[in-house]
Order: sequence, then C-alpha cells, then structure tokens
Amino acid sequence: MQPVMFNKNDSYMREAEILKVLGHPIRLKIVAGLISQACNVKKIWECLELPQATVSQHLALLKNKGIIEGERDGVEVYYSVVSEQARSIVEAMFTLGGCNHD
Amino acid sequence: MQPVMFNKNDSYMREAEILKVLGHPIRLKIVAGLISQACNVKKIWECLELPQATVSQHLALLKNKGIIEGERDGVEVYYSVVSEQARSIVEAMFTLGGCNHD
DNA sequence: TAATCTATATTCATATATTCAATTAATAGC
DNA sequence: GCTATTAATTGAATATATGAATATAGATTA
Repeated sequence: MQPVMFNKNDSYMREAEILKVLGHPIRLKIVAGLISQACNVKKIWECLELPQATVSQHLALLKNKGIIEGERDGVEVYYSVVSEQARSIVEAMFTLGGCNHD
Repeated sequence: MQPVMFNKNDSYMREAEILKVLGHPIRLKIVAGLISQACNVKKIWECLELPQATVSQHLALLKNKGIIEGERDGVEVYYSVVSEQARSIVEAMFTLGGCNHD
C-alpha cells in the first residue's frame, strides 16, 4: 500500500493562503523585518520608501490572515509577527541562503 | 547601531516569487506530492481529479520557476522536485503541524 | 474645539492569474 | 503511413491582485 502522495481531500487551502500572502516582495520584506523586531507603521514605509497607503494595505492583509498583530501605543501601532508558521517559512526561506540554482 | 530591519534594496523578488508559486492549493498539493515521490502527469491529474490541461498549466509554471523538472520516459513525463528551497519551505510548512491559531 | 499627525478604509483602473475545452505536439507500436 | 496514448499549448471567459488617490477615523496638543 502506497502513501497518499496526492491528497485530493485535504485542500491545503489554509497553507496555500499563507504562502500566497507571503509571496509578495513588499509583504515578505515587511514580515522579514518584523521578525527581527516589532515596528510602527511610519518607520516601515519610510524605510521601504513606499506610499503610506500601500504599506497600510499590505499590513491589513497580513493582519487579516493572522500573520501579524498590531498593538497601539498612543498614535502609533506597533506590529509584530504572531504566526509561528509564517516565521518558520521565512526562516526556512533564508537559512538556505540562496544555495540553489543560478 | 541597529540591524537592517527593512531592506529596501534587496527586493526579495526571487524569494517572493517562489512563495507565490507555492501559494496555490493545486500547486502546493502537486509539490507536496512530488516531494514524497516522482510521478508522471496522468497520475497527478487522476489523483487530484482535475482536468489534464489545468494540471499541465500548473506544472509548466512550477517548471518555469525552477521548482520541478520533468524527465520523459516514452510517452510519459515524470516530474520531481529540484528546488531545495521549495522543499524546505513545504517541509517547514507542515512540520509545524497546525499548532498555530484555531 | 480646532489643528495636526497618524492609521485605516474605500474606490477604481489596470494588470495578472486561473480555469477548462479544444487543439497541437511528441512518442510508441502497428 | 496510421492510430493510440500522454503531455503541452492555445484561447477566451472569469476571477483576483495591485497600487495610488481619496476619504475617514483616532489621538495628541494648543
């Protein structure tokens, strides 16, 4: 009896969704940055040199998918990574250190 | 002096692209299946109960991104995972075993 | 309260992705 | 040549994502 190689029942929906959300350069940069340190919104879009609205949209998406969470401190909101799965994916991504093709 | 939390220069393009390609339930299923064993195309679309064209499209995308490679054996083509980065991402995804929220 | 700085939400035009039937290509055997 | 089998491609409809402008809400200070 063979192992279940292609599982048509298990939809991998949730897993694929996490990967898709991380699969955008801006969001990946944000999450990778927040892994090393929690940060407020202004600093993020200043560092990345992106419009505030753009960063805000990506932060909202990351928050809705349960990857980051924000904590308000006065006028500022500090975001940090709360999804261990996202954290381990990003770490797996970079611990290989580009030792793949080309 | 602080570490470079938000790197605006390093675009993370390539990394984000890998995650985006894996961020689709069908492609994630295919890659997860091919990690456990190389397989020909017909078996894939039969197991997943999807049209041949749909699976072929996703296989082409995975191949173009350097995640899988195909080897022809007569009239069949056997695919296998060649990207160690993709492999480690998928493994990181599932070794956590859903111990996150809800 | 007004003024101001900050964060979030909404909207919209554009671009990209996805699906699947139909078609084409490649291989093997007759 | 022809035919069967498997895989790749095309094309068109539909769906989703993106980014920037704009509007709204929240918080602080004068």
